Amino acid sequence: MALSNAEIAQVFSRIAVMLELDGANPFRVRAYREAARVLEEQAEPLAGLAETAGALEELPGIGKDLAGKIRDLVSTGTTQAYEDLKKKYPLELVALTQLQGLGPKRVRLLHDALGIRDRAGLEAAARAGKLRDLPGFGEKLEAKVLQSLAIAEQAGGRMLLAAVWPVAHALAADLRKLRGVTAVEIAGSFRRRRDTVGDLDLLVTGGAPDHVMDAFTKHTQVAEVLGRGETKSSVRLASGLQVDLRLVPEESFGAALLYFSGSKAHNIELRKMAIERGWSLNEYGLTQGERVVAARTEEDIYRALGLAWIPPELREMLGEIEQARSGRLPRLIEEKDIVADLHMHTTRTDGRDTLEGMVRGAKAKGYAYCAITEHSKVFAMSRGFDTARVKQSVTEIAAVRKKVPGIEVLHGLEVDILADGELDLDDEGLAQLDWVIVSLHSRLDQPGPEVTKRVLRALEHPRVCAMAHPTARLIGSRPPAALDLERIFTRAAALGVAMEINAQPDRADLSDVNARFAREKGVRIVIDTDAHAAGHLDLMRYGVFAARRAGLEKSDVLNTLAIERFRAALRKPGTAKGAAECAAAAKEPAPATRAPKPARGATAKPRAAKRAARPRERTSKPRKR
DNA sequence: GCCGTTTTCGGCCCGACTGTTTTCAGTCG
Repeated sequence: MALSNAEIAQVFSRIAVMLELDGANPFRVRAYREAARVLEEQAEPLAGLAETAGALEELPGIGKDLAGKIRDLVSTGTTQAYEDLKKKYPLELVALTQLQGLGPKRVRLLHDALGIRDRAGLEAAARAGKLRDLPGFGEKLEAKVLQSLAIAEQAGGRMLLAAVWPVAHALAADLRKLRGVTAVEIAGSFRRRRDTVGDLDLLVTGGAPDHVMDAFTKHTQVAEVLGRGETKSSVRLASGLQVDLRLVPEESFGAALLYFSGSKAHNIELRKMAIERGWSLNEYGLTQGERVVAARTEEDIYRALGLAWIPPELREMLGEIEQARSGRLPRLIEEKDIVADLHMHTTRTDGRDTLEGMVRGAKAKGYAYCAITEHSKVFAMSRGFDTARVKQSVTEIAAVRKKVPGIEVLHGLEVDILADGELDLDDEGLAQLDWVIVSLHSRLDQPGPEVTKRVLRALEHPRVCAMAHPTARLIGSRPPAALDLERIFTRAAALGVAMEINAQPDRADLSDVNARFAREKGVRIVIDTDAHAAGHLDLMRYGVFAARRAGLEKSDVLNTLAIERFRAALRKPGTAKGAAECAAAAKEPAPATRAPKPARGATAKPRAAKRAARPRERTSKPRKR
């Protein structure tokens, strides 16, 4: 079975660690790590690219050697170098480098001196007090290792952005109240709105160091102080989340914010651009020797480098530098652009609020319209709708429209795609509905060709308007279905079927990467909460975050349209109206001031990214010879 | 291992903190 892009990327990440354990050239290690990042961001299946001569080598950071290894992985599931390294450094040993306080050097020492090969061995040795006598180790480090093991056991890594959101804002708000503090920002992957965050990076300016660090390390949320200094402190919250606070001078706040927001790849590119101009960029500023070129705000620094300010969500080296250079950055969609939620459940099936309650909730959000989309009959346990129940629902929807004026209510249904691609509702039932979304809930482990064929068949049904949570992945617990998204998006675009970004934080499906790919294929997007209670309607922001990370604009998203335009944009079963006409109806007139939109796929297309990632000019000589 | 108007060699981003040291290596981001 072919390895997915993510699996191939994981092999490269592991090779990077193994090479580190082996004491290899750090730049060689970096090459593998960088390659892993590029492959992970790659929406187009590598198995396909591997068939086209030279296509893999077009990817940034992929040369002849790594392309060969990718081809090995695609065709055989492994590659010789990986197998050789695994014999020397088993995966359990590799995993130890993830533990706090342990890097490749120390893990290598543990392996060589004590014969430790896995977590169990490490724990036993630490408990027996054997670590403290190793060179570079001591009692504290030994204790830290034991603690890291315990945390790894319970936390298992990153937390969902949505889980971190409230505490992050509460912490920031408390710090803002401190005497002298003039600014607090939450940087890192939190600011880039990734689905999950590994830790929080707080940047604070103003205030006396002792005062700020006291308030931070003694905050009620803090379970443990990991470190404390004049400019940096780290704590662990009761939830297990690590939070780093950095106190930075006001005059270099922008430089620090830029630096700690990342991504790493984006920062490296900016730094290279600075070097080309004979400058240097770090967390204190953009400087030329002693002279500060820019440091106070991010805008100043980008401007000095000849770039427009880049929204943090785009800072992933997916073409944003080139767009910023040429004034073609997308004007990213915002939560306020959303005028409808088109995926909601009620107590009639497995929701927790009534039909009326959900409609009132949508109205309270300020939406112009919404769609009620119960489950279909395979959800027997939650009384999923069959045709008779759909017919009965027509009157219920009519009643709620009367009862809650001021918001349009679409009569929808979330219809399951059965194992063979048949829809879980007959044509008579489907004909009653204003809005039909289809989705996968079962048999998610079908082989790629089978599940792809199944979905393609479902999309062909003329009543289908959109596909909900297309890959059915659950972050941290369930892998995505093995869909050939290129085929599905291509067909969906042609049919005028929209793809959903489901805003449930553990779904985030389509993902940012896939949503970007869908847009490149010309697919229209809807962003929905899949709310099972009125309170869930507030999850919309997480869907918008994924859309922003995908570079989507308001005009890419159907539920930003006024109801008439939305209706006009829908597929019209039984009429001659084609997908192209639907797409035209969905287009909003562009405001005069608006920056020209980049050509579809011109910037983020996989193979163009390599060119975009290269520095275009070199305005100065290399620093040293 | 990648990359190249510097093109087959010689670069490749770097500062803070910790715990161990007695001047610094390792880790982290």
